[in-house]
Amino acid sequence: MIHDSELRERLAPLARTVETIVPERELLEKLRAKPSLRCKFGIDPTSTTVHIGNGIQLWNLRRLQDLGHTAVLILGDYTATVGDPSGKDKTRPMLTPEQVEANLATWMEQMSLILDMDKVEIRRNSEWFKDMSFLEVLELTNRMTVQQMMERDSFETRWTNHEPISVREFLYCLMQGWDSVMVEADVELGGTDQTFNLTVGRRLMEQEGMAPQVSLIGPLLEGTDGSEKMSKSLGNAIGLTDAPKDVFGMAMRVSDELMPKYMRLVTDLADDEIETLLAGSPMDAKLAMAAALVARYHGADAGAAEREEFLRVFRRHEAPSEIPEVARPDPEDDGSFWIVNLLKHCGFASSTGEAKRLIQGGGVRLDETVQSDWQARLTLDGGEVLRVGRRKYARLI
RNA sequence: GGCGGGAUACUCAAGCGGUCAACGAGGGCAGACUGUAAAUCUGCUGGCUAUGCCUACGGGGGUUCGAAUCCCUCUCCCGCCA
Repeated sequence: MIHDSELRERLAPLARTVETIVPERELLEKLRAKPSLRCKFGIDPTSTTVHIGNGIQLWNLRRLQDLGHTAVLILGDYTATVGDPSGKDKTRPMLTPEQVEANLATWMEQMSLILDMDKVEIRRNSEWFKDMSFLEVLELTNRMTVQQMMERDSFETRWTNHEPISVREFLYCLMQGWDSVMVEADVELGGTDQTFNLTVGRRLMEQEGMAPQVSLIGPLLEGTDGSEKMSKSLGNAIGLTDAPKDVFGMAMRVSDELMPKYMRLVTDLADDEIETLLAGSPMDAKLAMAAALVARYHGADAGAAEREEFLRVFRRHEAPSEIPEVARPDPEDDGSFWIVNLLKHCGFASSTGEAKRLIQGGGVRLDETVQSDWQARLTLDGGEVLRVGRRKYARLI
């Protein structure tokens, strides 16, 4: 939270989604001195999807844009290739330049849902890194000691656990910090996991005789599993461009404990509205949260529609209003359909074994009749509804 | 450079010549319950139209009727000492 009252007022639109500003004093001085600050945000497109956790920072950036500041977006085409060479940390894979390019393209598109892209200053960090000589790299490594590096939590943990730490990884924060020098950032945005890296940026700028950047640290959002930070590669992320139905469903699966956080961080619900909702039934609050999240990226109508659809399917246990239609596969010689093939054909099972398990587990229904025989040959007239679990439906035509 | 330890399914981790498609935990999926979730309980969690066959225990080779288990070798990782 922001402690200084003047600062809180100046940054009112972001207040809810800023965790810490270090140091507040400096930011206040910068704001008083200059009408427009250079606000840096670096992205490492480690996946193809921008999720609502990334969205928190992007919205902060957008609000700074709206306040008249300059958004400086660093495309980490060089830093993204650093990753975690051991491959242990799935959230930090080493990427090839080709993968980086492909991911960047989709990121730009998705970020335009949030940022005013016409006014964004976009810089690739290959701009200054690609021609750096080894001597210059050595110069950069001179600026930090191994002990200082070890202050970073993930390094320290891995050190104690005797897990490998590649020298390559030490360069990461120096690169990120050097980006700040190169774009003369006034402010850098990042999640709490970036605290260390943001500080390195300050240090490098000071060493270069520049006014150091201020760190605007935003909260980190846990994924829908409620424990790990949101990340596409951990499978707990809600993507900006996911279908409204999926966004709503995933939002409803967020734990009660986490829901207040989601309300504040990923919806546009007003503060007092959130208060009221949280005082009421958790179910209604979560429905409101999910609807607001859908509304943010797909419009208010979509939010309301998905809410209605959710109640229909999960509360009243009715079939969804729209069931995807799937053409029947080729029948057996006698004109019947083997249930296992139907499941595989609809994409509900990836192997015969999986289909068999689903059936034996009692999770498969045809027109709401539980199918318990995996050897069953069914006669289909067309129009039957195949269902697996509570969410997967297909109308066989 | 020397010495020692290790590499097992999505992850962690047992197994140390047959009864191993491989204990257990986590995760995931399905079922019951329910307010969506959580918690709890139950089942499943390599492939194959299957009482059998195939592929799997870091890579390659060998011993054996039979190897995840023994031997050789390669690759990678970790520790200690230099």
